Amino acid sequence: MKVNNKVREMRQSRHITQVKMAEDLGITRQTINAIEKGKYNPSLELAFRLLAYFDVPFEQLFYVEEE
Amino acid sequence: MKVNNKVREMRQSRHITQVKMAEDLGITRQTINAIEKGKYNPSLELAFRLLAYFDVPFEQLFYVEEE
DNA sequence: TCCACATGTAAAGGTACCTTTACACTCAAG
DNA sequence: CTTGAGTGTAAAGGTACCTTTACATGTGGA
Repeated sequence: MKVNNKVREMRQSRHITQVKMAEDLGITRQTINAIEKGKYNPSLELAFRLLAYFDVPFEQLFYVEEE
Repeated sequence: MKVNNKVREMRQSRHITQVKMAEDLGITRQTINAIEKGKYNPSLELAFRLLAYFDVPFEQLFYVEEE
């Protein structure tokens, strides 16, 4: 079971760079990049921060890819 | 920012033991206990499994406690 | 009483998440 | 052509998540 996210789509649709987003959220650019590229999943706490940042419900940002 | 959950309430309302729940989910009882006691947050993947297990939306199982 | 059941917790080990520092590539503007 | 902005990635270090093994407590029923 793989968890996917739409962070990149959300970010780009708002014309925000990884740099600005990292600053806004108080995390590093590398972390955002890794999450967008699917290198690993965010922690539940960071997931909550992302939901608040984009102002979208959970289901709109994260979903599972069955296998 | 602290993330809380209602795993214990959900589990007990369904009359399920930690042992059975652990077996159903394929994880250890200690992990469930730790999550219920707030020792740490589940990973995003385990969070998804918990949602499916209880068949509830994200917002009904996890919430943030501001500080 | 005695025992099974449910739960709490601890230590040690492995992997995932996140950081800091650093270097690389592409592309558009000057 | 050169520079800066945006992005990709790697290595090393710390902490969080999850495991296995183990022991301990409380409660209800035979």
